[in-house]
Amino acid sequence: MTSPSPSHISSLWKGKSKAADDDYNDLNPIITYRHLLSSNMRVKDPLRVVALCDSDAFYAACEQVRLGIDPSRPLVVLQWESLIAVNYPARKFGISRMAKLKDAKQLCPELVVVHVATYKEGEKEPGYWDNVDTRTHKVSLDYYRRESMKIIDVFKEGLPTGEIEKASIDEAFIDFTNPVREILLARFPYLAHVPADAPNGIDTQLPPPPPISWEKLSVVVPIFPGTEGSEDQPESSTKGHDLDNGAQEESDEAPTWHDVALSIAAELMEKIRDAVRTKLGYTTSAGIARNKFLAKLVASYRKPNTQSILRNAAIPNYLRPMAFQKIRFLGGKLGEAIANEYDVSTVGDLLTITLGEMQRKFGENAYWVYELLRGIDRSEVKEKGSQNKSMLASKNLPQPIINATDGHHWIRVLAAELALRLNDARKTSPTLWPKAVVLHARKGYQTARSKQAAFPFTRNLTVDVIASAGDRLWKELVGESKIIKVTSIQLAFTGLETAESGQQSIETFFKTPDRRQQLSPNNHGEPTLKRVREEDLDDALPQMVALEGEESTSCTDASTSFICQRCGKRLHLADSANIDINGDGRVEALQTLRMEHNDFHFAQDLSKTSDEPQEDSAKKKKKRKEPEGIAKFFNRK
DNA sequence: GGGCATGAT
DNA sequence: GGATCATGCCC
Repeated sequence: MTSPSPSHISSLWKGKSKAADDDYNDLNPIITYRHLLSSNMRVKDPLRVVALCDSDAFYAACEQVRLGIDPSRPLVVLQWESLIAVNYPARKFGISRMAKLKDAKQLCPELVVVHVATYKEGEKEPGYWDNVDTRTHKVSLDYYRRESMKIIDVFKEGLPTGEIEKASIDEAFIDFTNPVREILLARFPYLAHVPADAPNGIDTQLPPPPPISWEKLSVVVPIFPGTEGSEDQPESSTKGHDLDNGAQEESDEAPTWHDVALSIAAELMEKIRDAVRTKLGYTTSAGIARNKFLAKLVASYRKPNTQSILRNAAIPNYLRPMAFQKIRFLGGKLGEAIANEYDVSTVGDLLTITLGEMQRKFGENAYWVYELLRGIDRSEVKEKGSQNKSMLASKNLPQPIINATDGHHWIRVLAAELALRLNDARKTSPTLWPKAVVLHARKGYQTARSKQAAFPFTRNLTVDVIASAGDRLWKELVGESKIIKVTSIQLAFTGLETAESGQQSIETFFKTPDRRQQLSPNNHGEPTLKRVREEDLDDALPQMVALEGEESTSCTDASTSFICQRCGKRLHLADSANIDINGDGRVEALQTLRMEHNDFHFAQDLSKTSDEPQEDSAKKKKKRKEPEGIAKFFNRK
């Protein structure tokens, strides 16, 4: 349809390397009615518009909002001794992420310093404590994860039709192509039908676009940047100069319909960013361009609180002087290999290298890199399920673990965190289930080793189940060695999926006794599921521990307890549980309790291979006031 | 499927 | 550098 056949490079790059812009020869494709009127061209759409939006100094902003601090005050977020986030006011004092806290305070006496939330011994939930200590505490990033979700939700509200891909905790890609197309057609109705006298029918080129008033709040990358230094200078004298120079030069470059599309996307992006700002208090920066790669790149053109637009016509001069190792995926070993191979540093330097040569040197990656250098990126913005595929809790140990048996302590801490987080995630996805648990450990300098094991489906997700699995993996890892030097441990769930997506798992789930009638009828209808979710899954962890106790003296009535055939223990509903509001709730809760207890045995069976004494929680239930939740897994000393 | 390496924020 | 995530390669 378009002049070059996009899937074949030979026609795109006809071996010429002389004239500079031959390297960028697809930047002004002919756009026809067919292009405009098709909504399924995906990455080949010449009107494609993608944005990358990220939060400015996200962790710092989270803390600033949480504490109700004036956003203009300099603030840093601390993780142990290092700064992990520095807000923009603080950066004005010359504080960078690599700075030491001492120096930062020196540079800015009124600096607000916030340490990330941590798990602390004796406390059930992560919190913000004084005098955190890496020997006894464990960092929790949960608050940021939650805030991140809120932002994504605002994105979705503002963009019911567009695709949104969460790229990290503070970034998301947005495909504006289709929403923009709709607006384009509404705003320029004459484009909606092919004129009768169109020479090539639907394949006729669109009429010239109107002049564009670029959104006032957007920065547009100039086609001919100032001759001085690089354009990524933070707020230098670019204002007046670029306007004179740029405006004049750019008027030479006629706007295209793609430029119109970019400007509409900018309007939408601005609205969404404004919603995030007013509803949640976070400022964001965004990049808007023809694909993900370029959107990501321009997003950092001006920060903070700014969105930048990269017109196709501006791509060559923007890309050529760029240090290619700043490009996504070229920041690591591959980029370094390329740099060493050719002893060059900018994108422009690499444009003279032929595809064939790159392929000989770098194999499969070559084609992809070759295109990236030319501003081409065929990767799609793909909506990811709102929940992650893995869940990891990790700890670097300030003082290495020497005795193999000392590993249990941290494993239990990590297991408790995972239990908390997964049970929490199940409030919104009741059937969320990890396929495996993985334990990573690094001994001394060696690279980390890992072991994994299948994880049983358990609705009753207890710390014991996770920790015993972890303990078993720990043994496999450290073996019989007495003297070890473990400097870091990570415990993770992988293959996290909600049961309604897979078939094997859905079967497993519904085979759980007595669950069928309650869950199966409602694929989309919510009420039943909602009740199940709130009553059964909420706090499944602490409840289970409490319920297993023998000393439960409250009621021994058959309506609030039962005796397990398997272990002979009597199981009681917890007094504290908010389920005894009416008879119905109690019956159901008892049912649930029975099931959960079965699940418990099931899981115990599966993890029996361990020669570890299976610590039945009932055994150590002598203590009257056990701390709840994660608290009891910290050693009291 | 398990273990590992790489890359990103 | 620490804590998380994802993906792709190899057996």
